[in-house]
Amino acid sequence: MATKVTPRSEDYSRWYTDVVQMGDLADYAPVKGCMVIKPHGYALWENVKAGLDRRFKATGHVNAYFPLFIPLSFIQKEAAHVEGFSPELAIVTIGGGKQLEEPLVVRPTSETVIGHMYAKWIQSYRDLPVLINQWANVVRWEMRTRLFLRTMEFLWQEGHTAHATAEEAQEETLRMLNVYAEFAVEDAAIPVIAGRKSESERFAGAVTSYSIEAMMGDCKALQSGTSHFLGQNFARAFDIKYLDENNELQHVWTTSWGLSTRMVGAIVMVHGDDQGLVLPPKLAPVQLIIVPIWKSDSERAQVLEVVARVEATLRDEVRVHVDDRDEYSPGWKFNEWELRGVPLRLEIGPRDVERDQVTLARRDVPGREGKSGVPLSGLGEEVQEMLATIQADLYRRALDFLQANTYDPKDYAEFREAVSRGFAYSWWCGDADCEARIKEDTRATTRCVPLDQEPGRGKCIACGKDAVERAIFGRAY
RNA sequence: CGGGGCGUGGCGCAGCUUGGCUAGCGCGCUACAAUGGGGUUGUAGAGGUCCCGGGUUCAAAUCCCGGCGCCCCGACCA
Repeated sequence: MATKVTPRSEDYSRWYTDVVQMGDLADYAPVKGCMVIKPHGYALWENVKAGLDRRFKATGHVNAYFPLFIPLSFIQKEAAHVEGFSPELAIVTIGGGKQLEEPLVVRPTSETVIGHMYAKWIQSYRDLPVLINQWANVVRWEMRTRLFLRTMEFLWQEGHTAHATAEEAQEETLRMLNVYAEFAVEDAAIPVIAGRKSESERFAGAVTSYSIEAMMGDCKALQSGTSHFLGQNFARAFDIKYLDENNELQHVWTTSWGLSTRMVGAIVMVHGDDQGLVLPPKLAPVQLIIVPIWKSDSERAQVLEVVARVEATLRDEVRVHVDDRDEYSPGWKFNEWELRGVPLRLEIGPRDVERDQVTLARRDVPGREGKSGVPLSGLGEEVQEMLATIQADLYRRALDFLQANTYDPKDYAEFREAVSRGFAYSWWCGDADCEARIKEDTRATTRCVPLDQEPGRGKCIACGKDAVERAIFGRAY
């Protein structure tokens, strides 16, 4: 393996794959388009899972598991759904050496099987709402793949809920969108724009799709989580009905929402630098790496004794790891843990032992700045504070970057310039033709219509007609 | 599916144009010694179907034909 990542400014895409691989997150698998998530990457994903799962439970959801194989006919029951997903299905036609009577689809998403089961389970308004989430893998036969951002198989969670009324389902859709936004901001330190997708960008089978959009380090957009209001489309296709209070048969209203391992790619691209990964403390598998330093065996024993004490005091509050390998020099270890994105490093050497202090270095602050002699007493509080500061600073920096690269172009010429460099936040008449023209012209698409915007009127940036909403435009992954 | 690049010890590559000694370099790996506060040296080692198949030739990593695979860039997509 090379010893240094390709500089970000030189070749962003190579920088990304370098950081993912050298940061020990993932590796290419023998099957094209598939990847192996290595322990460090998986630990990061586990923390993403934990942060989301906690929020799902807090909003009344429960986990369940539905099968990987779905009868092909299920996918075909909802017209828009089949049209959207057909091109990327993996289909099993042989099982146990025999041709199957009906081919099985490897799930690309589970609306259909879950809809089928909901039809069985839901009889009465008393059965509603159903608030189920599943953690699973899905397969989509993608033409072009990229580690974490788009792989043939990926891990995600998909929530599927059924409600008695449209209002309730809509509320749920937005509630989960907000859960994603909150997670992104608070845990991943990634600022996001929550908004409604345009018709052309909407999920196959949805009435309305929403997403959180984030800006990567190259100013391109990454859809980082989606929430869909499915109306009664799947309820009708799968005959999910309930008897209401007036003894009348009604179709339920459903939602679905998902967030995938793509989020790991977002974390890499938003926070990483030329030294490698930079992980937000709340999600970092290791928050504090302790590197003991010694010259002789006697020093080694002395230092390690203090290290053991320090580790014991921090262990309960901080995810801490001691790198006491004898075969690597301290400098080597510094680089290694920087590549892996550990937010805070603690060095203890003979000099520190003598003075009852340690040295702390922040991953997000370049060079040797951020290092300081920190007394052993009160170290726990100091570490906690620094981790909190790093978390806050990472968010602040990402937010500044997003704002600095979001433009409000005055005319179409400025608009073209804006979307070649970042996001444009512009009036849009809502017409798909304008969207299509912009895409052809600039390669930028509507990312979303932000929910949080002042009501007002303006002129569509593309056609000049009256517009009542502004959209975020940008090039996307 | 279109465009580009690449396939040579574990990893990164050179060698190929102009065929020819025993296929080389860096990193990593093993052993020993010194070193240790920003990728530390030295010495000695281990490790190769040169992607696969065919052809040309006295001789192929190198030339010719065919295949396979991967990465990157576009269209499709979380």
